[in-house]
Order: sequence, then structure tokens, then C-alpha cells
Amino acid sequence: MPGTPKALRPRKTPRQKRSAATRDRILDAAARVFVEHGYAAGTTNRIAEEAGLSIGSLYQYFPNKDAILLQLARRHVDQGRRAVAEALRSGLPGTWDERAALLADTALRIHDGDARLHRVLFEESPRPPALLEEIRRLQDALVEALAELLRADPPVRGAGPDAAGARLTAWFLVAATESLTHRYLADRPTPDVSAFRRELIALLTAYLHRPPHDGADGP
Amino acid sequence: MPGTPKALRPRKTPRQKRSAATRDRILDAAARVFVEHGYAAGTTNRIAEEAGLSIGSLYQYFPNKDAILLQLARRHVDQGRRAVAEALRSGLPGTWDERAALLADTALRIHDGDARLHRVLFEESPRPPALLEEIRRLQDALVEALAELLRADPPVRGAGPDAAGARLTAWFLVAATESLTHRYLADRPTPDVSAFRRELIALLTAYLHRPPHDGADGP
Amino acid sequence: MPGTPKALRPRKTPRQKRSAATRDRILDAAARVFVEHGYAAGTTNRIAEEAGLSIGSLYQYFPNKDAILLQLARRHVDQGRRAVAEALRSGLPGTWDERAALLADTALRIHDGDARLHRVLFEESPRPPALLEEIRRLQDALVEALAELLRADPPVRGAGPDAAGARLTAWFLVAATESLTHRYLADRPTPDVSAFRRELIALLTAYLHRPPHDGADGP
Amino acid sequence: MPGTPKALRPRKTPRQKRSAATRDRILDAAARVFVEHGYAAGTTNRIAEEAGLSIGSLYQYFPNKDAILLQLARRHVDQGRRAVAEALRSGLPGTWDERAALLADTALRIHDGDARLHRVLFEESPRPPALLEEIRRLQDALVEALAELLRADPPVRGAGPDAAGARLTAWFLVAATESLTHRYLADRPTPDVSAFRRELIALLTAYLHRPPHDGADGP
DNA sequence: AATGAATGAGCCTTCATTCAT
DNA sequence: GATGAATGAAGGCTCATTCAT
Repeated sequence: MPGTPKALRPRKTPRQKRSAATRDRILDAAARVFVEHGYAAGTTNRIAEEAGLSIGSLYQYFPNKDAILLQLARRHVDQGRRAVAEALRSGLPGTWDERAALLADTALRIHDGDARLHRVLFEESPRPPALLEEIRRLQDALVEALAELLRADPPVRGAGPDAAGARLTAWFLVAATESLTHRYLADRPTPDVSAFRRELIALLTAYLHRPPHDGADGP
Repeated sequence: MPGTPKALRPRKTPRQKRSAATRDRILDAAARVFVEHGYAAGTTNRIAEEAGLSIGSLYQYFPNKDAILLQLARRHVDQGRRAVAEALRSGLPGTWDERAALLADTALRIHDGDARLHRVLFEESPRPPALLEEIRRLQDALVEALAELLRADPPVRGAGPDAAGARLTAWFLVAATESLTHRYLADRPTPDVSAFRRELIALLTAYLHRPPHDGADGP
Repeated sequence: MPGTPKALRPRKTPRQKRSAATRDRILDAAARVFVEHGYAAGTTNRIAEEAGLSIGSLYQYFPNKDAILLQLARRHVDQGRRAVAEALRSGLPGTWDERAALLADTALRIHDGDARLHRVLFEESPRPPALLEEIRRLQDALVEALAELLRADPPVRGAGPDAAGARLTAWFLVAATESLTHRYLADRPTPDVSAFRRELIALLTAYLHRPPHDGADGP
Repeated sequence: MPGTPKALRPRKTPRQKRSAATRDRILDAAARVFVEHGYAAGTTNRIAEEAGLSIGSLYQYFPNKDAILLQLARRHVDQGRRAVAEALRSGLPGTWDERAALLADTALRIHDGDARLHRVLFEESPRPPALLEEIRRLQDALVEALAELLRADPPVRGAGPDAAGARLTAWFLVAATESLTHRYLADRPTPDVSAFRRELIALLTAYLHRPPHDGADGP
């Protein structure tokens, strides 16, 4: 809009910027409060106080407590999505070992410092089905992409897995990576992250390169 | 106990027996209520009703809601402990593949039908540090026993892991088994339990038999 | 249940009696509070206090504020129904003049001392459709009965009104009686109730005995 | 006003004019909002929005919510006053039958389309005593004027009512007209307005022409 | 020991009103 | 004068816990 006097234009821009900033302040405060107290004991008043706002203001930005949680979860999921996208941006590495490392590193990057929040968001709180669906979609996309890759470029020569097998293997890769990272961050069996990382990659690659199944099993 | 003179039987026993039975009834009721409603919405009144008691009576058996939760969790942990003990009673299998299968089966047995309760108990509720400590001790014992076994009978010839390495590997075995079982029960990527079981065992054995690490790693 | 020991039987009876008494205490308190403050400002805490109970107890008897209002309204409607039924019990008087007097007296009896409450209940508060329906049914029944009577025993010789006319006339009788009684109790244009009563009856009988309509009208 | 030198035109007028226009816009908005949502749920923010103003601006025109209500009520009363005045402007009709028709028509005109607002203003909201007084004064004036007319020109030959009687009769005329109109608009026992009008006029005229009272009454 | 009515702190949320820009 | 973000008192309601019977 050239020609419009500068003084007349902004009008809403600074407000919206500030507004967005306040929203984020509330979300950050909520994250901290939920992490410390859990969902049930993370009261809206506490969140408002933590955010340095009155309770009334908080409710001008979010219609209710669950909306805060939902937004927080969405933000979290988005960060995950972005992390995955970014990891893939520069092209997938050529070997499965490198790919396993990438998986581990991405998981570590996503969850570092956020494991407790993740837990509150996705396990302890009332998650609306819409969010659940969104999460599942994200995970499914990842699993599906990995399964496709497993089929196109089988890590074990000769024994390309069938469709269902590839998907299950992909699910195991994703689930193991994420669950173990979570658990590591909660448990800290070693204070040494790189030791954990190395071991996780070892697990993933061993699993990927496992010799073909001979069919014998039983309790 | 026929033949025992009435007057000699301990006065308190029947009461205590009934008392213990009532406690258990309350705990069972609490388990059902927590599973259905979660911790926060699992009110003491609901528990009392489910147990077929008045709320007043419930409070004669437990000083407060958290005590119920604590007891429930302890019972759950005990069941885990017993399951592990029982698994070992008849002697450990001779091969690591069989041991991996035992691990997987025990995890499935412990959590089947109880995953939601487990979740409520250990993720959604305010867990007192004492309980956390207890859980950790149990897990540590398991991890330590496995580590010991790894050292005494290394699955990979020639390359016996050092002490710390053995413990980390043991932690991975336990954590992967439990986490993946959990996740499977929540996600159900396959409706077929035995497919999951087979794959989990494959993962564990592949990890156990992995070729010695060559030291090269990095992002 | 003859033979049942007296001491074992009552058990619940006294409780229920007390329970019902408490309900009534709450309703009475609510009536007073609503009359004094109106619906919006008649807070549940105020009602509880007026009833000499804690807020928690109040909510053990009613699930929410509207339920209190609804119950109060129903009680009021029931009283009206009973008043009407009772008025008719001893048989309807034989002349329309006496019937008009009965109508007026019943209205006065129903509303005396309750006009403000009536207003709060039926005009100022959120009335659930169910209640509205109930009220309307009661009024319709009354109107319909009167219309039937007007047809069977026309107050004006020769000019029996048609069906629709009878119903409209009946509606006017009922509405005028009730509305004017209400208004009188709110306005008190005369402190003398019997003067009002006389005039109301005069209005009703004049209306009943009005000469047949000649069809000419217009603004 | 062409020709008036700019410098001479009163500075304040345009502002005051605009100010008055804004006030009216707010009142109109309030009327709509109150009609749709009732008093309690008719929030000031909603009113401001409906008026196309910011909440801050609204508070520059009215000190608080009740002031809006008061002003609205006053405007409503004024309209009533004006309607009555206008009805009388062209001279009172010569017969009581025509006067009854005028009464009915005026009531219908005043309330048509406004019954809900009337209700909110005068029954559902906290009316300050000052307003109540004003309303009562207006009604009293009307009643008094009618009473005077009844005395000066008694509808029933020979039996001119005494002072108190005339006032009571006048009150009945006004109250019946208004109450029944209200009730009709809320109840709609006939969808046909003209049928209602005819019947109302019949009631009023029958009442006016009632044969003199013979003094006998009783319960 | 059992019962369940009673308690009240505290939660989420609304909305009239103020005030910095 | 206008704006709308900020405020916080207050309301409806829940639920762990107590206590008279």
C-alpha cells in the first residue's frame, strides 16, 4: 500500500503482534505450570499468574482451559512435524545406518527438555479426538514413509519384507525410537546422552539388519 | 479349621480377614473406577459406590484418596515382581533367544488388560516419591540381574561388554520390552498379538546378537 | 410386612422424611431469595445460606440452580392445579355469576402473597420448555373446560357462541382474572381487597352477559 | 443552513448532535440485544458490538449498564406517553364505545412488536425506584383522566359512580386493556388480531355499561 | 464399625468496568 | 474522543473429607 501514511497504517499490526505475543506467553506459562503440577492441578489461575496476567485476560485469549491444552499440544505436534520435515529437507541419507542415526537424533532433538510436557499433553490430559487424530496421522505418515523406504531399499539383501511386514517394522522403528527416548529422558539410566544415542542407534541398526526370520517361534 | 476350640482362635483374625477383604474390595473398585474415569474424575464417592460401601466406611480403611492410589500402585508393582519371580522360578532358559521370548511374554502377560490402569497409576496420577522409588528399585533389580547375566554369559562371543555397557544394554532390553508392549496395547498397529510378539522378540534378539560396535559414530 | 421388628424397619424412613424436609427448606429459602433479589441475583450461595445449609449440601439435593427454580415452579403450578381441583370438587355453582365469583376467589387465593414469586418464576427466569408446556396445558385445560361450559350453558339466552368464540371468551375470562389479580397485587390501587374482588366479578359477569355482538367494528 | 457564517455556528452543536445520535444508536442496540438475550445475558460488550462501537466508547456515553436500561425504559415510557397524547390530540371520541376502541387500539399499537422488550424492561430487570415511580405516575395520570371522564360523562345513566368507584373502574379499564394485550401477544390464543381486538373492546364496553351493582356479594 | 448428610475450599468461567495508548 | 486489552470480583458447581447418628 504505497502512499498510505505510515502513521495510519499499522493500527492493528502492533496490536496483533502483541496479541500473538501474549498468546505465546500464556502457552509458555501453561507449559511450565502443566509440567510442574500436571493437568488437573494446573489451574487456569495459576497459569494466568505465571503468565503475569489476570485471569480475565487469559480468557480473552482462550475460551477455556482445554483450548489452552489443545493449542499447546498442536504447537508441540507442529514442532515435531517441522523437525521431521527439516530432517528430510536436505535429502535422506543413503544408508540405513545413517537413517537410523537421523531418526535417533531427530527424536532427541524434539524431546529434549520437553519429555514431561509431552507426557502431560499426550498421556495425562483429556485429548480431544481431533488432536488424537492429528497425532496419529503424523505418526502414520512417518511410519508409512519408512515402510515405503523399507520396501524400495530393503536393508537386508534378498529378503524384502512384504507390505504388512514393512509397515510393522517401520512402526517398531518409530515406536522404539520415540519410546526409548522418552523413557531415557525420564529415567536417565546414564547421564551421558551420547552413550544413550549410540546404543539406540545400535538397537535400530541391529533390528534393521536382522537375519531373515526362520519361522520358528512359540511361547 | 475344625477342631480348634473356639475360645482359642484369635479374636481378631476374622475381623482382620474381613478388613483385609474390604480393603481389597475397595482397591478393586478403585482400579475399575480409575480405568474408566481416570484419576481426577475417579471420585472417592464413585469408588465407595463401586465397592458397595458408604463413603464413610471407605475412609475407615484409607486415610485419603492418594493412599488408595498408592496402595493400588504398590499392589500392581508387587504383581509385576511376582510375575518376574515366577518366570525365573523354573530356572532361566539356556539361550538368549529364549530369554528374550520370556521377557516379551512376561511383559505381555503383565500388561494385557491392564495397560490403562498402568497408565493411570504411573503417568496420570500424583505419584509420591516413595512409590517412584519403589518402582525404580524393582526395575533396577531387573536391570541389574540382566546385566549380571549379560556379563556372565555374553550373547556375542568374544566381546563381553564392560560393566557399564552391560547395564545400559540391560536397561535397553527392559525399557524396549516394556515401552513397546505399552505402546502396542495403546496403538494396536496390528490386531495380531502374535505378530507383535514375534517382531518384539526379533528386535530383542537382533539387539542382543549385534556385531561388536566399531566405535565410529557422529551426527 | 408384619412381624418385622420395628427397630429394623424404619432405617430409611426418617432419613427420607428429613431429606424431604431439607428439600422443602431449600425451596422455601429459594422462594424468599428469588422474591427479594430476582433470579439472576438470587445466588445459590445466598439460597444455601438462607436455608441454613452449606452450598455443598444444597447441591446434594438439587443438581443445579435451574433445577431449584423448576421445582419451585412445579410446586407453584401444582398448588394452582390443586386449588382449581378443589374449587370444583364440591360441584360447580349453578349460575354464571357464582361461577365468576368462584374464578375470582380462586385466583385471589392462589396468588395472595405470592405475586412476586409468580413473576420471578414465570416471567423473569429461564423457563425450560417442559415447564412452559406444563403451564400451558394447565391453562388450556381450564380454558377448555370453561369453553365447554359456555357452550353447554350459554350465559346469554339465544346466542350460544360458536366453538371458536367460546374458547376465546373462556380465554378472556381466565386471562382477565389472572392478569388483573396479578396486577392488583403488584399495584394495589385500592388497599381494599374486597373492593377489587367485587369489581373483578362485575367485570367478568358484565362480559359474560354482554349483549350479542352486532358485527360492526373498525378503528 | 446555507448562509450562516461558519464562525458563528455554535461549535458544540454538531458534536452534541452526533453525540445524541450515538446515544440513540446505543439504545437501539441495547433494545435489540435485550430482546434477543434478556437482561442478564445482554452484556455490555454485546451491546457495544451491536452498536458498532468499542466497549470503551459505550462507557463514554453511559456510566453503567443500568443507566442504559433506565434510559431505554424512559424512552419506552415516553413513547407510551406520546402515543396517549396523540390519541387524545384530535379530541376524544364522543361515545364510550368509541373510547374503548381507542384504548384497545392504542394499547395494541404501543405493544405490537415490542412486547418482549416491554417485558425485559419492566419485569425482568432491576428497575430503579425512580423509574417505577415515573411509570406509576404515567399510569396514574391516565387512570385519573379516565376517572374524571367517567364522572363527567357516566356511561350508565343515572348511576354516576362516586369518586373512588370511578378511579377503580378507570384502573380496571387501563389494567385490563394493557394486561390482556400483553398476554395476548405472549399467548396468541388466536392468530387473528382483529378477533382479539373485537373481544377486548366487547369486554371493555360490557364492563362500562354494566348494570348498577346491587350490593349483594359474598365468597 | 457403618452410614450418608454436611461441609467448604477451591475450581472454571463471566462480565461490568477501567485505563493506557 | 475512540479503542480494546486488562482487570478482578463474583457466580455456579465439585469433591475430598468430617461427623453426628
